[in-house]
Amino acid sequence: MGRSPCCDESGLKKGPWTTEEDEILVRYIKKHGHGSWRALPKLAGLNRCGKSCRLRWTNYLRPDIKRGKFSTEEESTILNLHAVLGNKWSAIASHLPGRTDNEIKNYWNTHLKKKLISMGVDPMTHRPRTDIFSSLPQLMVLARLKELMDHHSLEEHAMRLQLQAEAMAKLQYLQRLFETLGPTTSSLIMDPSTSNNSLPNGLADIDHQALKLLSSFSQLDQTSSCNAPAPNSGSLSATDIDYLSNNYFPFSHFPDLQNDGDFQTSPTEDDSNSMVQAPVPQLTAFGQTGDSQLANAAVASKTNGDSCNNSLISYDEPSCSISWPDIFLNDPMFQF
DNA sequence: AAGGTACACAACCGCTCTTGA
DNA sequence: TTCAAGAGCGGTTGTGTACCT
Repeated sequence: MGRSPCCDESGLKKGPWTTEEDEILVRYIKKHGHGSWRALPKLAGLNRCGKSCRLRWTNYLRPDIKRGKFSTEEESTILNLHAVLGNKWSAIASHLPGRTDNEIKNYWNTHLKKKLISMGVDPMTHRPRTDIFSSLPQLMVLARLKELMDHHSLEEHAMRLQLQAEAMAKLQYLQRLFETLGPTTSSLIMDPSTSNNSLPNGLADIDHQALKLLSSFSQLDQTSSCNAPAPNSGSLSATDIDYLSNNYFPFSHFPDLQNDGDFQTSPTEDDSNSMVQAPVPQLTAFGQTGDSQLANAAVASKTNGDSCNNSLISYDEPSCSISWPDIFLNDPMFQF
């Protein structure tokens, strides 16, 4: 598959288009259609490469292009679709009549990405930013300082902090490990109903090192359901998956942007054991497939006005806002 | 008013996929 | 089946403009 030597011919003009060039291109295409883009510039009398002409037409000169600011409706559609499709700009553009992939991409990079970051949401995963974990120890210490000073000696405090730090490091390692294996694997792990004896190769490749980590992690959390048997070393069995899904996803009860289930914006005291008792969310492996049905679902969920109960987060309705520090601090995972 | 900086967006680059000979 | 051209796509860059000091 050789790459077409498009614009490297010398003498062809690059850079911004002039109005004269635009007029020539529009006039030609209106009269003859674009036909072969490579042949077009010569036939139209333009000193541009065909690719440049095609981009200029599709991104700017096409008569059905809608210009101007994005409406809030369009904005939330982009956010919802991006949560499903990722950076599939053309797929997203196909659901926004009159908008080009380039325009949406630019709008995403200059506005929406920053907006999400300022909201504490990772623009790529549409989940709360994981780098928040880096400041977690400080948050935990601040929130629990008084209680600690009342009930524990400094030595005890230091020892617990050390254990918690170790636990967090292991947890982050595991998160990365599972992320590396991809969304399908994550879905399998998070969805006990998929547990069976024929695991995908990637999952079977999780080495016993990871399971050791999981096992040691459980020992740190004496308040949770550590009565469950520790997983065997070696590759994951169906039992292991079930075990993991029920015991070792301390964040599994976090609101998930692609979660079918409900979530609560502020955990109550009754939720304090949710890590142990709450059912594991049934995640859907959307992946990066560009599946138009999913995209349609994203649009449909938006138009139905069902912003909190559908499979995707609503970015424009404050009722769904989440105070993440509250979640951390009320979570038994982070109790000393 | 001038220079510097940040931002927005059009355009380009280079890779991949599709298609047809 | 192979190969090359055409086309599509996502990431990046360059340039104009607005804003700030």
